Amino acid sequence: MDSNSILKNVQQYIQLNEQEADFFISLLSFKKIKRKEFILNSGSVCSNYYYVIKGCIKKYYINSEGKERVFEFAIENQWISDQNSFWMQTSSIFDIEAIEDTEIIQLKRTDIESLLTQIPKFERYFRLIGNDLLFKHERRIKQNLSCSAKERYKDFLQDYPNIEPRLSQRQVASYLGISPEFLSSLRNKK
Amino acid sequence: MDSNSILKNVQQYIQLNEQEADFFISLLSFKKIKRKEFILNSGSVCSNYYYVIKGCIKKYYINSEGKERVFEFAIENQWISDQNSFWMQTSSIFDIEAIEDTEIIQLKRTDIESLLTQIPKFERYFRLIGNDLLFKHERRIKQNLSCSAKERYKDFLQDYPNIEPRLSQRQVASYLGISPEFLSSLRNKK
DNA sequence: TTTAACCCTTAATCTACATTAAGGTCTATT
DNA sequence: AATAGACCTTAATGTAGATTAAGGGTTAAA
Repeated sequence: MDSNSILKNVQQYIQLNEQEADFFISLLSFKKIKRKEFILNSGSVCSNYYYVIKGCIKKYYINSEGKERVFEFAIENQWISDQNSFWMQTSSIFDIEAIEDTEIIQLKRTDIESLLTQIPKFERYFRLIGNDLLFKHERRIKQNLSCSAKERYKDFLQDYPNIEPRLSQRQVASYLGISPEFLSSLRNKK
Repeated sequence: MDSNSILKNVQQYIQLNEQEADFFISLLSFKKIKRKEFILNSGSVCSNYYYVIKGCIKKYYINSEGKERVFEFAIENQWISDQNSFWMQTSSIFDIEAIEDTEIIQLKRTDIESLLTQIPKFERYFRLIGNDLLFKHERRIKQNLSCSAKERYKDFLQDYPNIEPRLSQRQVASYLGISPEFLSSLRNKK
């Protein structure tokens, strides 16, 4: 039951004394999930924040034409959740599914509430990691406004270094918003 | 010097006593800017958060082909800033420019720091408005992944109700990531 | 060992949108 | 009053990327 990596992540943003760290750790629950197993189903409220210890996860939705669109991936040492559903307690449009056998840490919404109340420093932590996500989304919107599929593909390779061999080409294409056939041709043109 | 609207905005998220409100207000500075005047120039660090009291502002960047792309608009009762530049103190790639004669409230980064230290509740406030922005960006990314220009145009009209008559068609097209000619034809097909 | 279920590739055709170009309107400047 | 500078429109042509279709490679279930 290894909470080192998540604690290290938190302490990159805020300083915790031993007592605070213990309280935080007491709220975590560890879980193993199999490839193709879901940790969120669209239609239900996302009541956890998930932190990936080992493995790979995708978050996707089904668009109006019935096609799967990958919104984002999460690998080691990344949080994943449906932000909107989680914070607003609305029903989610996303599915979150393991791509590999994966180990995660789960943090319940109600426990985050008590975390925020009892250790207000965590307001800062969640503000800061929310900001990081915001910056990432801003970059992505800019790319969508200005860049060709080829450039977005190159940017993807930088944003998620070394993840590509772990994904099928369909999944990458879906993330980029292009067809797998077109991605195939992009790749073969060097 | 009207701080009612901004105070109301803050109090939708957190409760302030009189003393706290006074301290907050003491940090604000009011400013009038003319149409076509800039409040941020790309290349410099964004050292303010801006709140629009009256008027209309655009935030845009110049892409690799030298074309202007509107990232977002801000109207009455909205914040605008370059999040990344502001929080990370990096040089900005955006220009922020008034589209109409505009009245704004300015909040300096250094003052936000002292606000966060002296009234930690503001950590919560900035987390929550950051979250709202995050949700907005997520919706936009989804639209870009799945929707045609026509659908994105309809969504824009909902996201920014009543703003369209205040903007030129070029600016709307730029926000949508399409050419003004194509927007013109979309509009005329009802 | 066959069958099915995926996945990847290549090629032909199709379409949403860009680009170019020309003309028209409206303001603002001279 | 004339001129220039934005902006909008329409139409012709060009292109990035979608769709369809066919064939081949792997893996895994039956």
